[in-house]
Amino acid sequence: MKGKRDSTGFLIKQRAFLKLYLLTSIEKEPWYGLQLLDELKASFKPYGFVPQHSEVYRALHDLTEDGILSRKKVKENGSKYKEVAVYSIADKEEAKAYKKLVKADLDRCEQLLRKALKDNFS
Amino acid sequence: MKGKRDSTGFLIKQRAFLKLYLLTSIEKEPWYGLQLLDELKASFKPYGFVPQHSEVYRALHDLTEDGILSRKKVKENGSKYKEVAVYSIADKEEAKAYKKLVKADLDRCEQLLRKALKDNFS
DNA sequence: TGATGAACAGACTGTTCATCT
DNA sequence: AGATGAACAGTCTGTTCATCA
Repeated sequence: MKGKRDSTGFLIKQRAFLKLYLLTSIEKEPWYGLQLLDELKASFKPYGFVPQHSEVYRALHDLTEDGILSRKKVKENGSKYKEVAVYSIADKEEAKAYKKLVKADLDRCEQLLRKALKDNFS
Repeated sequence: MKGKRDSTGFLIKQRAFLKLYLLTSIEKEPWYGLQLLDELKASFKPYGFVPQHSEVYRALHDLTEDGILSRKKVKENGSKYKEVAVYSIADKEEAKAYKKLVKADLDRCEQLLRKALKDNFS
């Protein structure tokens, strides 16, 4: 994974958080960037979190560099003739392994937040 | 509060998180910086989070600038004659209000993490 | 050495700009 | 306008440096 750490000790980074969601979506079926972004924006809006397009692209690029995703330019034969970058899972094992890592970090973060709520409000 | 935001949409910032703990500790009794740091380090070690001294100082400075804490240089008459910066609550109402704000953000973050665990692992 | 604080540097992310269809 | 990507800029935080008792 190129020595990049997703966690620096405190809470999980947005990048890793998005990667997790991207993998889960793409596992179900291939998507392209802005499509995924719209889905994420809608999903998180109630929580006051609005991911930006560049961060989603960076997450997709990272996952591709790591060989977890593969990217294919596809000519959309719909109403418009336009190329989009469609992503699909390239390495299911790696994807699974990465998600497992993130899950561990999410669990840790949840415990940390719970602790803070308990320590400061009870 | 000088227009500074503690939350930028994703998860709570370390600074705000530490401020919360600092206020709770200082509410009980006045402390000085490194003393608080040691307490925090011990408390979070099991969670893989190791706060650094500069971040704690910055948090204390912020709270002082905002008028929530007051700082007093105290000559320690113990084994060593040395000055430490002891903090105490300057404005109980403001402290309470700030903690309330942070609590709301912590709750939001916890929901976001729960959602992520649910959306991606079930 | 313990304590405080500032300065510096790097990581992360939001905003803007550029390109192409 | 929709889609992608790069470049730039600002914020947050970790490391280092400086000072003082």
